[in-house]
Amino acid sequence: MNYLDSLNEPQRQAVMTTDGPVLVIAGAGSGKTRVLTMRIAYLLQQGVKPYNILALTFTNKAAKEMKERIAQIVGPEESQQLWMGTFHSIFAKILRIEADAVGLNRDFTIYDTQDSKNLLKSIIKDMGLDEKEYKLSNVMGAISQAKNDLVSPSMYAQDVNFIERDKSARRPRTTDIYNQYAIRLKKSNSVDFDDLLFYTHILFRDHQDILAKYQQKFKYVLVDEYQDTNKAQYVIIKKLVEAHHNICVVGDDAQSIYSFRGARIENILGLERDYPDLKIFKLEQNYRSTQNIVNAANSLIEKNQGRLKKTVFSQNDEGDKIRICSAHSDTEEAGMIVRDIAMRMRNEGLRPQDFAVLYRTNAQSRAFEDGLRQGRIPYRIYGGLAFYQRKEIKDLLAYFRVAVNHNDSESLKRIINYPARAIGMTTIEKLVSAATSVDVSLWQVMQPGMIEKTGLNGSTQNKIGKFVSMIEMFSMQAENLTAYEFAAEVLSQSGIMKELTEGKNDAEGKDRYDNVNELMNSLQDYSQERVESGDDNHIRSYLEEVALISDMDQDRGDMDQVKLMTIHSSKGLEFNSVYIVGVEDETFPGQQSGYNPKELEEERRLMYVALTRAKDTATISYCLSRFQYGQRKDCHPSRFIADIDSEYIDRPDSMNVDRPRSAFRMEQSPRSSFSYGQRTQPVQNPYARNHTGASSPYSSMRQTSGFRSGGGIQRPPSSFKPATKVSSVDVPSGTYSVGQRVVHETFGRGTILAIEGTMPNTKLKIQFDNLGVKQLLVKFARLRPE
DNA sequence: AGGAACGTATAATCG
DNA sequence: ATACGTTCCT
Repeated sequence: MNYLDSLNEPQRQAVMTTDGPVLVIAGAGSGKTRVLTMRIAYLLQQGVKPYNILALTFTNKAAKEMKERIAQIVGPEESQQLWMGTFHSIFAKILRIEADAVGLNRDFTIYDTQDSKNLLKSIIKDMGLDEKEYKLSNVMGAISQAKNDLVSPSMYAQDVNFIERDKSARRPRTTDIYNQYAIRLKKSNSVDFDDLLFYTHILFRDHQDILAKYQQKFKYVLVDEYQDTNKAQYVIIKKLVEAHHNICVVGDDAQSIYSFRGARIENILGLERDYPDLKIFKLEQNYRSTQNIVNAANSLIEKNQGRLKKTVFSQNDEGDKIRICSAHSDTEEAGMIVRDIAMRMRNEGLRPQDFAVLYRTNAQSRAFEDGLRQGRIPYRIYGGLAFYQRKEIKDLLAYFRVAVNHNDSESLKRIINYPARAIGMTTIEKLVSAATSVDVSLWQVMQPGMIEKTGLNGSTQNKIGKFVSMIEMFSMQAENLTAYEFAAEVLSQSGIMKELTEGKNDAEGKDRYDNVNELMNSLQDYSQERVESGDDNHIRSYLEEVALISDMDQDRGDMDQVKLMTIHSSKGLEFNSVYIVGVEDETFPGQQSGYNPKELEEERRLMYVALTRAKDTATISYCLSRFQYGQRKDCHPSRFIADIDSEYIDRPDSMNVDRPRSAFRMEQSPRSSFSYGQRTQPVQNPYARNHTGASSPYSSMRQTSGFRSGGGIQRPPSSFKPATKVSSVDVPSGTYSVGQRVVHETFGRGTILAIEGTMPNTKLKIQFDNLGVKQLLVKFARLRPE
């Protein structure tokens, strides 16, 4: 148990106080994750069974990291049995088991934000409401907020506050939309993200026996990032621990930055009311940053009222002061910072990965992206369209979803005419209205016996009939094939493969093809990893996993690139050298929050988060004017700069506007005319293999979805390839023969038994030495001769 | 069905 | 400015 020796006193207390309610206030960089992992390891070593421990995290990434670290201490068998994951994934798991009790079928689909939006849009349209007045984002927000506050449609309808608010916002029918939305979701046997929490609450509220079962099961409950929990999460946790009170929550009120989506800082501030015997431990030693950075951050956050008292300190070097610099325009700001990065790489031997540029809004990334590209410094931007949001990916996933859950109407609508099979808008609208009028799902109205009553003509009915049988065939295959085999089948049988290979041959078509290719690689890795671990490897399980994945989950520190991201995205990460840019009033804090003290405090916490990402140096920059919404506007330094005590601040002359501009003109590259290719790269999914030849399969979840990438001082322009792009089809597909020996990256060595189908759908039947016979599409298999 | 023309929003975003 | 979605036209 000597790992406990590596902890400081409050950390050790937080680990070893296993029984009763515990609150751990974990300052930035204070070893929070270490405490959580060791606490769990300690529980296990005390003889607690892993399946009696529930550990809830904010992101999949956090859960995954923690699991790995626990596995290192206690071994993978134990750690695998832990109930550890995000609120959403754990609750989804419980809801699949208890689906009946809340009126769901266990194959329910989880709608993502886009699915929900589509559904809402069609409801608003059906109700004949003006889409201008009933703006999707507003209606969505109202419904989401209601669910997060555990307000059901009928409660909403009866609540004067909601009704009045909607009336004065000129959206009096919001309550009806909410009600209809709930009905349509249920009819589709689907839930949205908020429902995962909402239904879990209903489940525990209405079924004492089920609640008791889980109370018994989860003898120890741990919650990470508690300051970011909303009411639904709060209530569910409270219920779960009612019996034994063995709850340990970890959080930092100073880092609460998500109230705009329902998080309640009061959950952490008011915990003592719920548990009078609460034990509080404060982790105040920061191991990440220099004293200067910690002190500066402290001096800033002190300007907030309503905080839990703590004094974060560092025993690291004093370090450099926080540099504050200014530029005339946003472009110059970027140039100044890029030059600074280049200089420090030269002079201090730092690498691109040592730097991060953090900004308030995604729109600010542009100037830095351009600057870094010109300066030939590799960089990576986070926060684009996530991999699984892309149309071609969603389309394919929609096939999977419909095969598993026929009643998933949003997915069905996506694929009914993709690829084109002459079932047009008019037909779909007729089907939808027929379904609504007899109160059945879209799928049901397409069945023999029902379809005849829709008034559609014979040939259309025929086409629908063919589509229905295809889905039914997929349905059977979903049960019998592995996720990968199933996907390959869908790809070829649906005609998507044909569409992708014969359709557009432009850059976009290529991107789409590459993205589908990526998804297939991901499925291959997934299936293989599941075969090895003995877990279910059907498409159903894969869907469960991808439904709850996001681009926050992936490894971000694996590439030697400057990282560009919003401050929100940077939470939990750390960098040697951090640039906080655009620190101007009306940008940061944003003008929307300027007046409201509550929001101003949240913005200040955001600044605190940004500062405390830095290990060695932090640089704050602002400009005197910037382009926004198509026009130039004057800017002023943010009030947050004045909130930092001046003794921790330095304003180097060399980086300020009053210096002659020639002193920091951009070094022009000799090859400035060279084009770095497309700005937007196809993104990779998290299951993808490392392009740089990693041999580990699914477990090497490396690449990030939802980023753009570029730059590249290390490669000659002629061979430039975005570092994030996986080669699509490097293996010629016509060069195989029966009996040939081949090597597959994941499956290993094998012998070709048969070659089936024609290009581009050539399939190989391969007898693998260790894994038996598999059918692979040549396109995706990435084989090489032995 | 596909593309051009037009209109519109424009903070952060876990799952 | 610009990206994105929608509608209208061919």
